[in-house]
Amino acid sequence: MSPRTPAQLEQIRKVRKAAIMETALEVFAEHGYESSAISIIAKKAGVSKGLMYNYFDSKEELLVSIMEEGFDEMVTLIDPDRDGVLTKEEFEFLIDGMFDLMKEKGNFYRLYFSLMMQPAVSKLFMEKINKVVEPFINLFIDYYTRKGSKSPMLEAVMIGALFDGIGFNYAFNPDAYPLDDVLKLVKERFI
Amino acid sequence: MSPRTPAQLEQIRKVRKAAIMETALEVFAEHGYESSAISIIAKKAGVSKGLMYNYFDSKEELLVSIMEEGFDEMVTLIDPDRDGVLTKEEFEFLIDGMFDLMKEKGNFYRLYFSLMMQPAVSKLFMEKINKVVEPFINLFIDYYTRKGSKSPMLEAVMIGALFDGIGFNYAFNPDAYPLDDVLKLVKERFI
Amino acid sequence: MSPRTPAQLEQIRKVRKAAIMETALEVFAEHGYESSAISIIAKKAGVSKGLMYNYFDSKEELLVSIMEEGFDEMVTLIDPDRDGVLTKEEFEFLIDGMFDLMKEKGNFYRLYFSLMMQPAVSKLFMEKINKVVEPFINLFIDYYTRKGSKSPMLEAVMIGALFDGIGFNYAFNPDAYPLDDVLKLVKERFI
Amino acid sequence: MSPRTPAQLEQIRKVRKAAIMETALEVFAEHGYESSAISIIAKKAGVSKGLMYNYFDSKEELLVSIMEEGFDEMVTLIDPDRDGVLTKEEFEFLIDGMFDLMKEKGNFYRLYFSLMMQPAVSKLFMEKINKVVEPFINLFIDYYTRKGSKSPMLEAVMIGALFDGIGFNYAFNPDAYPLDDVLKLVKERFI
DNA sequence: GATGAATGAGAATTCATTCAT
DNA sequence: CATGAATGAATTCTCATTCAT
Repeated sequence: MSPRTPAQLEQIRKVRKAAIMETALEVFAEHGYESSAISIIAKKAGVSKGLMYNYFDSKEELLVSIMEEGFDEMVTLIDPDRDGVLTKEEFEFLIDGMFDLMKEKGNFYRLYFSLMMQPAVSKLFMEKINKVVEPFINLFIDYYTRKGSKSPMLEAVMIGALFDGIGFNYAFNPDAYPLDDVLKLVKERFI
Repeated sequence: MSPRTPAQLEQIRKVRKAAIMETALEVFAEHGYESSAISIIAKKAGVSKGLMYNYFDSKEELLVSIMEEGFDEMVTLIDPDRDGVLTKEEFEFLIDGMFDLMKEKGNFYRLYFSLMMQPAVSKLFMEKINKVVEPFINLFIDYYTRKGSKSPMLEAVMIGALFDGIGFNYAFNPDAYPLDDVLKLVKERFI
Repeated sequence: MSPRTPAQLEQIRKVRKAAIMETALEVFAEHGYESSAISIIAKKAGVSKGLMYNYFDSKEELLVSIMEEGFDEMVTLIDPDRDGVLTKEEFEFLIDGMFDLMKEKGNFYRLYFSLMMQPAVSKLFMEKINKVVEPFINLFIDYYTRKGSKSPMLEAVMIGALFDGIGFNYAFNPDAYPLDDVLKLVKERFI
Repeated sequence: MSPRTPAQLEQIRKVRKAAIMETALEVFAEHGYESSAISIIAKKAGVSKGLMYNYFDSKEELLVSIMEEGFDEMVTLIDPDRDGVLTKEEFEFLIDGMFDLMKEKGNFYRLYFSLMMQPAVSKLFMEKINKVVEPFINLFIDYYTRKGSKSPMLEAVMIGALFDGIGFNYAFNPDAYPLDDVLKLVKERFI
């Protein structure tokens, strides 16, 4: 029989790769990157250990792929209208987006927080993070500048910390955390 | 020379144990718990590998000891006058204490954040955490209740998240973070 | 287009097989047999991994094929007129042939030397080697016998060792080795 | 009980290390470096896999240690009187030394030859080799110069090749090779 | 108490080979 | 015929823990 067409092959690879990344994210988020064995991930993904290395050169590359994709999705999901200034409504929309993200991408958040504290690991996607975070910070600064704040940069830093903290607390215990109520309070206070 | 008295021996043990924990905290904070080898810690602490197991039954027990001690110090350092209500001054004092802690116990903070996201690990000191955190939350709730806030609990949750977020961001990049300025802003806004 | 005739197919097979062997020889010679991956050879030969197994049953069989073909070429290239005695001129011609071989089949020589020391591998083509080497040795013995040497067999052994040694040294560092000058010296001394 | 003294520890390490190297040389020589598994060597040496890495950082380091020690022994065993010119007797003595070495260090020779053809491996001890070989070559050149040879350098190169070739052939089949007779012939011809 | 040699389970990774398409 | 996804055994190496001294 004839071999699979390039399109078929690409399709197989795409699906498999996504499945592996999905599973790996779960396992990494639950046990931490270091404590997650490739063999466990492979088993959970219904794939042989060897095949993992057909898709990712190393465990580290697998991690980086997951994180970069996560950041990209983050931008996609939250991205407000960037072509102008941030209006009140857009700011509100952006905050909603962030909170949605926390809810939908719990594993990504957990993994993210667990990695950031280790320089050896965090440096792997530092560049990407900066590219993602900077625009948000700038939007915040711009927003608070127009609002007439005395120190817009500090306001931005503070609200950034608040989002991180809420994300952290929610990721730590999603079932008990009053995320929606906190969302409302944040909007009241910071918009 | 005469043999050491039991009291002296006890003193030596205490000092050495502290030294091991101090070193282990450094190493754990820098490389992460999983990636830190006992042999490395032993060497850095100037102690043999075998002796480590004279002081701690396992690597895990070493970790738990470090974290519990850290939480205890936290309470000691921050603990305000608990016998009454939290006055404005005391609240301010408490916030100062927290920020001081971030500065002085950077390694502890880093380790704490890196561990909390992993259920398998965090459950080891969940109980302790709850015992430490609860009183603070209660103080906040009490404070905001007396201040007439509509939802003191949410305010407490939010300020808790803010502290976590600031700690996280500062731990991530202590050199560049404007901790003192943020402190001032937090006081203005939340007291 | 009309389908290819069996003869054409056979021709394609032959050419492709030769190309694979050529490439494999290069890779084996450079990295050693064990350290050479089939997938690398396949890629370098512009062929799929799977197809390799259409032409050779196993990596080992590929190696054996290469070596046997190499030995055959060796005989073809050097083979003097066997039907009579070895004259002085023929001996000289034979030596020239050997040195030419070293120059032209560097990869084969390198692979040959790297394999001979490992009993587990060398036994794979022991038989072939003996069939190839014996006639030469006999020619040498015959030559030195007629020349009136006291111990023609030892002379033959020694000149055999000399050729191996020169081949080895040249293979080790082809660029710096004074092969032509050594050739002249060998002729002066041993003919 | 008190711990072992540094002297005791050093003694243990010395003995163990030598035993591992001895065993590894055997295994490497028989199966080739790449085909020899650390686990096999460990088992044959009566030692756990893990302990191997207490003595050598890597398989490669084990190999390099073996080779360097081998070269050092080589120099020790053969080393003639270097302070003056090489007399006829000394040259004879040197040749005897080389042949003795071939007999006594068969495994080392086999390993040496099997490694030299692979650039990736041979570069690991290139420097050492050069340091060992150069003095011999110089002695040869000097000897043939004083003997009035037209091209002492080529003579040295040729006798170097001859030694390599004899070593190679002997290592290949020690039982059947007439080493002593060849030795005699070499002396007659080249001294 | 103190030491570090020794163990062995398990981790990441490689690769010859198979096989569905 | 041809392809490369898939497998799994084997390999190197790490490290928490034990234990004789």
